[in-house]
Amino acid sequence: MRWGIEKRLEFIEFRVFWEGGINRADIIDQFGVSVPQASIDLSQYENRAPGNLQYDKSAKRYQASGKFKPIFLNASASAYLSHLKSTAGPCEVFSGSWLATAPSVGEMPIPQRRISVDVLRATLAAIRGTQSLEIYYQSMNVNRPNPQWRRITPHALGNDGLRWHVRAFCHIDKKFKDFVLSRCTSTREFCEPGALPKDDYFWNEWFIVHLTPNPVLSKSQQNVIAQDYEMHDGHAEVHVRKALLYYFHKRMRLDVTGDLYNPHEVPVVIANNATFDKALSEAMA
Amino acid sequence: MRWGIEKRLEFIEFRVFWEGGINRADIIDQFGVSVPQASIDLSQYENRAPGNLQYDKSAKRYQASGKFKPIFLNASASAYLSHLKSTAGPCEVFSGSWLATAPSVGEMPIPQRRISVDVLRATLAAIRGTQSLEIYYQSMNVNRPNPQWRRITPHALGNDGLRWHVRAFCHIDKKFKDFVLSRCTSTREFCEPGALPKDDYFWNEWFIVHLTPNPVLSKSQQNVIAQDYEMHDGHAEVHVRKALLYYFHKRMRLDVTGDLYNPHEVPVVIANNATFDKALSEAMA
DNA sequence: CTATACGCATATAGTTTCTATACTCATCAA
DNA sequence: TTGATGAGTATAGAAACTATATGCGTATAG
Repeated sequence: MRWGIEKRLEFIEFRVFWEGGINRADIIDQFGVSVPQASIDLSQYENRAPGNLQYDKSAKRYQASGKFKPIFLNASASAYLSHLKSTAGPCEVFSGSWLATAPSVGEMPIPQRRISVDVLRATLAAIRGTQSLEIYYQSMNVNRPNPQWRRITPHALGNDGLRWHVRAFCHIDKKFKDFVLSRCTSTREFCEPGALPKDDYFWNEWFIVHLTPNPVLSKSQQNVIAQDYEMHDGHAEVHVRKALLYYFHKRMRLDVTGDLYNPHEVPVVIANNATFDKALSEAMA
Repeated sequence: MRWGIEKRLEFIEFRVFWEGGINRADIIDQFGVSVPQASIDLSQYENRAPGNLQYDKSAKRYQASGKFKPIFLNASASAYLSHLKSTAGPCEVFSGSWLATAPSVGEMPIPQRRISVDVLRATLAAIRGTQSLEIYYQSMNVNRPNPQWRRITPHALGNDGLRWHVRAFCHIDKKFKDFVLSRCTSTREFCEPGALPKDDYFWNEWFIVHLTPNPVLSKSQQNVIAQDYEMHDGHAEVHVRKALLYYFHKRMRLDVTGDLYNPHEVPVVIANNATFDKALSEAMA
């Protein structure tokens, strides 16, 4: 079975499962095959997955039968939703999405940070080759009002939900830090590394956050939250790199207290609070 | 040019541009073609994009030449990063990622909300067919401690960065609201719609948020922020659906003030504050 | 300095996949 | 009833691909 055919069968399954149906024109539009070939694909799908399809003569479309069982597809909600999200985003990741009748999607318009292609490529090359490089970086630190050349040894990328960082050993401060990619305007001079990935303790160490439903919620509400987060005994474990604890804290709005604190907006709370705070302050030191 | 070949040439470009090089074995592994075919693909790429490739005899790999110009690829940083992100996530969206030498990625582990495949499919079907359906929904509202069947007429999906919502007309409250998908455990009874998508004023109306660099930052820092957000005259416009203003506010942490407020964590501020607050309170009414 | 291994390129013959074209059938809407 | 549309099938021919084999250049081990 050639790769192209396999993809077309996967496409048939995707459309039938998520979009309610497919016909030959869909296959032709997506892959540029001929009309007879689209017929062959459909009958070949029927052979491979007997009973999955049924032709609605009125709608003139193939639809999912009652006992539809996907065999090519990762038929999870999260797979569909991340597909949907990637098409709603600012740019096409892959050429050609598989969605046709996608619903209107409301996305948080994270103001687009412009990341230089050249900076990203140079960073990736340095990571691959375990090398250091110099970046022209504008820090937000009050003591560094102007951009400057800094030598770093990057070894990973990180995303905090709003922006991308490079995780790197800083040759100036002699420690591992995060550098916001969009604040980096150019690069130069690859050279020997200043440290190795394995030396980045806070990156390689994980902290296990214990989450429980917010106790102010009703029993029933707590149950839904527990199910929601796939908790066992009202208890979920989330593994977070220690270097990312700070972002996790803010992202989950676990730092928000006082007037702003609304328990019904905070479905879960941290159970191991004391050790969490300790790990957090260690990592931020 | 058939679809399969085009994809392979795109793949060659991707690997060369982002991963530093490619050889025949990569193509064979990814697409299951034969050895001679991989050779043919490489020479066909050279024909289509003359001068892009050069063979490193020592490394035994094709690499990007100095004057590499992508012709198949959307060669933007955001395209690569969202590709990277989708592979780092909990599940494979598409079968088969194109990354081989991807760097270690640190992702915010958003505790995985379990969304039912059946609920999502039923919701999508209702949206497609402009129908209403009943959902068994656990609200977090203090007045609704237990789950209940609610009839809604959905018309869109929304994502606030942490979870997915259905945007729908609520037949109980007689207005458009957001329902968290993971709090919805089952569905039943498709029926006539209670309202049409065009009636959802706050969804269809957009508010233009005017952002400027945080004035407490240095001139140089403000300049980087301005460039970062692609501002013109130190000024960026972000279009947000009025129904999503509330999430936008929180996501950007623009509501955080007092002790927690650290100007160096808030690179931008809202310039049209008064109208923003007005629109926000209207939409939340 | 050979010997060996590896990866690329090319050639040939044969197979599979696909297109172009043509024709038939079923359903629906006018 | 008629025309439009979409499905299925048949055929010939083109294109893509495989399997196999050969030769070349470079790196690495002995």
